[in-house]
Amino acid sequence: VILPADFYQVDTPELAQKLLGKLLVHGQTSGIIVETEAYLGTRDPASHAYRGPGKRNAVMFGHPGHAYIYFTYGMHYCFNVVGGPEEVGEAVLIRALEPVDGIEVMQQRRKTDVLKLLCSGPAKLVQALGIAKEHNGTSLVDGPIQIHEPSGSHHPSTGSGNKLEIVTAPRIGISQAVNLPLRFYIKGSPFVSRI
DNA sequence: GACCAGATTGTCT
DNA sequence: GACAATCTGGTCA
Repeated sequence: VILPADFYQVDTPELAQKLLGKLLVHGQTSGIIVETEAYLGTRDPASHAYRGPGKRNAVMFGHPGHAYIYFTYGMHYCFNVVGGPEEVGEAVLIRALEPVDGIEVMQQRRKTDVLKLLCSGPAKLVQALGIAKEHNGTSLVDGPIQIHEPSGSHHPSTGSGNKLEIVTAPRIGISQAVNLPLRFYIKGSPFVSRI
């Protein structure tokens, strides 16, 4: 079941937590979202939206529920979900997935058979799912990339128990606003990018 | 686990 | 020119 458009019309830190446990789908590949980070608008120095809209971050200032895909470090792409109220420049970075469907395809794309290495980082999951820059700005409600409410037996691994606990932590890989608690992940998941 | 170097290019100063 | 919401592959412990 595809999540409806109004799922995304909430505060971005709240959306980042609501996305945990959902299924990110592209073609025959999919994975459960186990780690996210919220990036706020023009008041968040770590956000691409900090200096206002431009060519690269235009999608962030568009409609919630769309894909913002950016290029970084000269070689990697990362995937975000635009959130918040309309046109405020907020998004959720998807940092890690637990692989579910199309694992063989992911293994070929990632050139490794090790499950933990398929989607345990924002650029890794983009490569594993075959997401490309052409998907920037597409709708997650009726576009090629979708987010589903997991049906049936798709439960994220927690390592030990079966309760779903969310850990809140500082964001990773940034040099501004380093202490804000805007990173969220499923406690005990073996598939997060880092503990 | 920790730390480090190197890859490589769009964007901004 | 500097730097980037990263990854890989190396060292050391």
